[in-house]
Order: sequence, then C-alpha cells, then structure tokens
Amino acid sequence: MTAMRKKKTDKISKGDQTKALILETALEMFRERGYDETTMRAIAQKAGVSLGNAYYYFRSKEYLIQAFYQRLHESHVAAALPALENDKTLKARLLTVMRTKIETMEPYHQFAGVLFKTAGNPQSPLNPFADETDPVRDAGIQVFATLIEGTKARIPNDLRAELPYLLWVYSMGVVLFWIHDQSPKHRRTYRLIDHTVDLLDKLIHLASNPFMRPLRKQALRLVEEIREALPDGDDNEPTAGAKQ
Amino acid sequence: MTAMRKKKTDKISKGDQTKALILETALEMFRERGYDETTMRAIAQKAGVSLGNAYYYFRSKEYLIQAFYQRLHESHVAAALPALENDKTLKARLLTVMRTKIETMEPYHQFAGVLFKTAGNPQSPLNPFADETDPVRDAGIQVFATLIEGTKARIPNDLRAELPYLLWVYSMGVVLFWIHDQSPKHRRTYRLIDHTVDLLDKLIHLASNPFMRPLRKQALRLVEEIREALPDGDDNEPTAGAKQ
DNA sequence: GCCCGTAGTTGAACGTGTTCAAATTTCAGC
DNA sequence: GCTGAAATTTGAACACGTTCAACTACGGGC
Repeated sequence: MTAMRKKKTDKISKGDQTKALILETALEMFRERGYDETTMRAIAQKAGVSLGNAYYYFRSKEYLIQAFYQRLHESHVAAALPALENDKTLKARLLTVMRTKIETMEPYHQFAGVLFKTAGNPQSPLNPFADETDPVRDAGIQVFATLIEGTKARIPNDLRAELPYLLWVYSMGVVLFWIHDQSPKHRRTYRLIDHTVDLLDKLIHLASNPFMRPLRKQALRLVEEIREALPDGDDNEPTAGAKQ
Repeated sequence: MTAMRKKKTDKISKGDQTKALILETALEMFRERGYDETTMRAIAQKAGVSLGNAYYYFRSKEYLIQAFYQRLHESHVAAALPALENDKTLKARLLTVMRTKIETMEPYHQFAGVLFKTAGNPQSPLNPFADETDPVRDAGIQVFATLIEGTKARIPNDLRAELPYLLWVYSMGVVLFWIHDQSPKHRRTYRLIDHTVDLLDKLIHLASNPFMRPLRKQALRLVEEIREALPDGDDNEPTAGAKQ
C-alpha cells in the first residue's frame, strides 16, 4: 500500500508497458478467436485502452502479426537449441529443428493462415521476402545456419553457404502445409517432415558428390540470382505499404 | 428506331450482360489503378449499376479475381498452344509455355500481387490449392500435361504422371517471382525462366536415369502425400469463406 | 390482357480498419 | 514547485467491403 505505481526502478516506460499490454491482449484473442474475428476495437477494449491508442503503437492490425513473428521465433529458438545438443548428424538436427518449429506454432494453428496472406504482396511490409521483415527472416535463417554449423557432414562450401537459406525456404513450405493440415494432431505434417527430411538428407549428400559439381554449381547460381532479385529496396511510406 | 431492346434472338439474359459489364469494368479499373485502389463503389458507378447489384453477381470483391483467373488462363492457352506446334523438345516447349504465361499476365503486373494474397489461407475459396478454384487450377495443370504429351523425351511413367502438377507448382513460383520483379521489362523473370528451364530439363533427365529410380520413387511418393493432403473437403459456407 | 413467381436492382445501414486533431499526462530542467 | 515540450491517449469521423429488406422489371401460363 506504500507506492502503487511510479516504480522508478524499472526502466520500462509507460509506453512500453502499454505496448506490451496491447500485444499480449491481441495475441491472446487471436489464439482464442482467430485473426479476422478479433476486432481492433475488441483488443483495445479488453486491454483497457482506446482504439486510437492501439494504433499509436501498432501502425496497423498486421503489425501485430510481425510482433507475433518475433515471439514465435524466440520460442522456437528456446525449444530448438537445447534439443540440438543431443543431435550430431545433419538429419537428426534438421528433424529436431522442424519438429520444434511446428510444435511451437501449435497453439496458433487456426490463426496462422494470415501469416502467408501477405507472402505474395510485394508492397506489404510483412512479406517475409521483403525488406522490412528482414530481421525476423534473418533470425529464422540463422537457426538453420546453427544447425549446419553443428554437423560434421562433408558438404562442399558453396552448398554449405546457401543451405541455411534453402532450408529456411523449405521450412516455410512445411509451415504452409501445416496451415492447411486438418488431420488430427497434425500427424500429416509430422509425417511430411519425416519424409522430406529423409529425402533432403539424401539429396544433400547426392549434391555433395563431386560428380554432381557442375549441376550443383548451376543450381546455386540460380539460387543466388533469385535471392539478389528479391529484396527490392522500395522505401515506400510504411503506412501506405501496410494498407494492402 | 424499330426495336431498341428485346433482341430475343440472342440467348444472353439481361443478367449475363450485367455480369459481364461489371467484370469488364472491374478488370479495366484493376489494370489501371490496382486492386486495392479500386473501390466496389467505383466499379458499380462506372458500370452504371448500384453497389448492391455488383454483389448480386459477385459474392465478394475477391470473386472478381477468380473471374480474372479464368480470363487469364484462356488468354494463355490461346497464346501458348499455337506456339507449341513449332517446339518438339521438352525444353523448348517448357520455355514457350512459361514465356507466354508471363507475357499474358503483363498488363496486370501491379494488380497481380493479390493473386497470392490468399494462397496461405485455407479458408479462402480463392486459394489455388483449395477446392473451389479447382477448375481453374486443373486447367492450369492441363497446359503442362499437353506440354508433356507433345514431347518424345524418354521419361519414366511415374515421373511423367506427376510432371504436369510439378511444373504447375514451378510456374506458380515463377509468377510469384515475377510479381516481385521490378526490373525493367521484367528481364529478370525472363532470365530466371531461361535458367530454371535449363536446369529443370537437366534434372528431369537426371531423374529419368534408371540409376536414380529409388530416389525418384521416394520423391514421387512424397509428392503424392502432399497432393493428397491438400484438398481438404471443407464445405464451409462459401460466403463466410470469402470473408477472410 | 392479366397474374404471379422469379430474376434483377436498389440504396440505406452495419461493422470494420484506419486517421487525426485535440486533450491529457509525463517529466526533465529550472 | 513550475513550466513547456514531448509522449501518450482519446473518440469522433472516414472510407471501405458487405448485407439486406424492399422494390421493380420480366416473362411464361391462363
């Protein structure tokens, strides 16, 4: 009963508190009701702030998703890294990363559909292939880089360099599948992971064969070409970009 | 001055005329201003009908896109089939199909972003991986089936059967790249097509090698698994589905 | 020629995401 | 303690996609 507020000790400003409060509320409601069914007004009301206030901290409803991305990634890393310590082979490590990825996303399955809503829109700041999401995407790729680093599999350097990115793209594909997967407990997705990881492991070893060098080089040049083209440095006003 | 209307001769009902009128107007405005910038009210006004009338013929704004899909596909077929007659090799034929595909879509580049907006949303009736778009998607796959049929390349039957679908998926990837491609005249996309077709041709021949049979079988089983899982028979009320 | 059910058409109204000028609160510097 | 600028908060207003009850026009059956 001494000092209810004004805990000057912690550095978190009032603003940060409000922002966190809004985000927590939003994620909770997304989880329970889904994205489209959750209204900005409802979020604001439940969080006990005004509608305009929510927009002060999140430029648009979609920006709440970006914050969600970050959360999700942190959870994934927290789950994957410790588990990785037991795995030494490339295959086991890849399996672990993929499984933990899906497990982490589990509570948000019905809401996850929106994650890909923007993937095709070059103007959207949430496009994982576009600039603004870069930190999140790079962090996602980083996980696979860690995965690769920790294995002794003999992989030629050119392939090794691109593999984190390629595996990240692969993981996006699996997530897309998972979003559509309505099977009980998403068993189909886990089965898909088992099978694709098995195949990928074989393909990586095949591609690492000296015999395959020319074809591999050609394929990697292609990957390079695609990666170069994607991050178009369009500095659109972010608000306008968020519109679509 | 004899009979201004009531041309009983033609079977097209009033409704069909109005529907066509609205669609024409919408596509014209999409082309000129983009999807998001074109308002349903604006479409209705320019078409000279009421707002509600537009919704009588198109359940939602997104359904205008589906109609657009169909148009686009017809144009593509009209451009690709004649050109294919000169091409005999798999590589040449694939090149032709892909180039004409992009050429056909050219006028709609800035509008095309929305095409993929729904790709990640399982509930959307416009999702090319979901049920309702089936006719359009199947038609798209059919083009690649024709492509394959017309070549004498020695491809094992298992692969030959899946190739149309696989190439269709590939074409979706190219379109996604094209949407993001801001290079002049979209040269990067054409370059990508050249390079990927070259690589695909090699990969197909590699995969056709008897030596590769086990790996190929495994990969094809995987493809089968994915295809099976995707068309979830979710008979949601289409209107609700269109919402998201 | 009249009736009636169906197809076509209307515009007001609703709920939503988003914007904005104005009001309020915070807090460093005095 | 006081002050003013910056940070925060507010709620009304806007534009849009969508819905709906009501209205009108059409066309076949008598």
